[in-house]
Amino acid sequence: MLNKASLAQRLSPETRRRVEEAALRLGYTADPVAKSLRTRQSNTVGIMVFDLADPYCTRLLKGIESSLIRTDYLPLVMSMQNEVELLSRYWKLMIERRVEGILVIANWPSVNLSVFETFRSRACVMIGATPPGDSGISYVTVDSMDGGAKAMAHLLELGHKQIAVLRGPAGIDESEKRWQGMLHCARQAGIELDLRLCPQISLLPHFNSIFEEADRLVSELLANKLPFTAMLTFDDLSAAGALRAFDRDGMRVPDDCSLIGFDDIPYAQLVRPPLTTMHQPLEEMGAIAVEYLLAQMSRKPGDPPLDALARTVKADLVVRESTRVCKGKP
Amino acid sequence: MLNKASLAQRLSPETRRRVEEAALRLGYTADPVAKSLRTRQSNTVGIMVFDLADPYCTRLLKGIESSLIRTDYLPLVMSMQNEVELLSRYWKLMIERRVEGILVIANWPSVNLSVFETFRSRACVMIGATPPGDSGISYVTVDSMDGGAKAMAHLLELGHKQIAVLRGPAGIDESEKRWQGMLHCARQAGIELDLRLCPQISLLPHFNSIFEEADRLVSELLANKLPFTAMLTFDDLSAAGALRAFDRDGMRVPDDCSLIGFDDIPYAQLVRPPLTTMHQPLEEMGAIAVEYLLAQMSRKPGDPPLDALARTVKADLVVRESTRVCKGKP
DNA sequence: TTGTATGCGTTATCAC
DNA sequence: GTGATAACGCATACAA
Repeated sequence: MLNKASLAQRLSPETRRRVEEAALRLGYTADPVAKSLRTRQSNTVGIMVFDLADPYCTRLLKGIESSLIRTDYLPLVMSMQNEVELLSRYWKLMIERRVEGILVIANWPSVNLSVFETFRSRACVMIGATPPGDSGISYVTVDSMDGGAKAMAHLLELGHKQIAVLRGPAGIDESEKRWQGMLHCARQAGIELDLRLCPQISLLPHFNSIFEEADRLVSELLANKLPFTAMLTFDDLSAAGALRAFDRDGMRVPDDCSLIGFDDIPYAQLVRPPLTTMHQPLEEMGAIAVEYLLAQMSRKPGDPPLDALARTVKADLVVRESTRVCKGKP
Repeated sequence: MLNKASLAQRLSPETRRRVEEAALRLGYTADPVAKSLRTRQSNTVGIMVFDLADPYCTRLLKGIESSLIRTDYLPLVMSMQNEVELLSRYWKLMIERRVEGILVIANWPSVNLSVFETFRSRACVMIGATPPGDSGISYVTVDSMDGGAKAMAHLLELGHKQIAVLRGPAGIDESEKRWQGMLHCARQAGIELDLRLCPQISLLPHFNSIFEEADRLVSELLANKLPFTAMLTFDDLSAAGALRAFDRDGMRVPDDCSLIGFDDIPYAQLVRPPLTTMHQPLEEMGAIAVEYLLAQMSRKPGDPPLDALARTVKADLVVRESTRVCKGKP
């Protein structure tokens, strides 16, 4: 009885003003529940998160919610605590609750993403990974190849030639891309990476356990006695693991070895030495994702299908104190 | 037409089974929206969070959601990104959406908590702080005095006598309690803390900025040249700040100075050296809070008012590598 | 035991 | 341009 559309539209401005004034005075607000029942929509968007504790998700969420708060949509975040099995359950819950759009933060090991096909025709945008095949789902990702290359380029500029790489888990999209970027960049500079210096982290259950695994892998590497003057890691957490392994071995960063992380989570600034890393513009990505989602949602059922929107942003190098020029002889 | 209560209760088991089978086959699920409108309740509980990025909140949320998932209630988490002004807005949103109970994670500077009076009669439990006055609101907190005392006791056992304390911000409930616990414990051991060694962190906008502030304060302390062999900090983040200040000064932990944090956020295990700290059983607290909330919610409108439930749990010392026996002469 | 009608608070449609 | 009314999907009170 009191919405901008339909009826109220053709009310005299005067009457209208009076009604609104009265509503305000009496503290009347339209009941969203009844509205939902009637209009079959809920003013709610679902946000799928794999692990709320992951700083990656956290920063993204900040960007998302900051944008969403300007709209009338309420975010319904579903965190599945590392339990992949919860996906389908949460998915069902979201549909039941009539979410009008879904944002999925896809930084987890490539679970079968076919579930999202359900929403192909509806509003859905994926963040942090490109949807499989030609699913027609919108997405926003960062250019990981470019990021990997930039990190490598920084090391090369500093004169490093013997470079170790702690590669990310095979199951994750970003792993391969970052690695390819590094490889490509080194090759262009005429440097062939020694694969014995480039172990790969195996797929792990918790985002946090990558730390232990990195520690273990770097310890092994150090035991091999193959010389290197710099290391690139998959992310900041694995850099932390490397840092600990170095520490145990009496190796100092950056004096004995330069180190570059990836992601720029808050932790990167707290650690000693503060980590040089690739900054992902997660807040910005969140904002873009919301923008895309709103665009998709504005599509009326009758309208022609909207093209999938896509954007990949660049990661930027943040130089802090874990890198320095190579002192060893070339 | 298909609920356990009322009608269905007195159906023949046979008919009932058939109906359920049919429902399953047709993929029928009751529409939660219509149900909400009718019953005036939403199967939703609101969760008020000050800053989602704070690891403290994150761990608590994990405990909360793990419990909540066993129930039919959907968590609606509202993170107000450090913006106190958002409180009233989110509050209104929650009421509108008919949340049946509210969990508030109260680890933020003592904003005017009178808002929560609105829910005095309804289901509301506060986590991490005791509600002001005799508001009659349920809560679950940790025994911070006991925690502070335990940390201090550990240091005393190791033979430390010249102990510095980085006190928490004045606005936060926990600050004073932890400090009192430490003070009391030391006094009982016949040791009077040197107040010049116990600076207080000022109230800060972001949970993360406490790190910088701690760094600054400890640097000042070191400049004073007053000797001390151990330090207690307000939380793990401020311990990280202390760690950096120590590092810059060439002071080594734990060789030159022992250090104890508080909270046991994931970061505490990642830092070098791994931090000895007071572990807060946040997951457990979350579970208790949910249990209390469910109890409160089960109260029918007609029932006699339920007493406020309250529980304070103990924090435990986790000894890692940032503390060792005092080597200096007594 | 089973069926039927009414209302929850909106929006939208259709006569007026 | 205005006012009454049906329908959204469920729960429930009441009649059969």
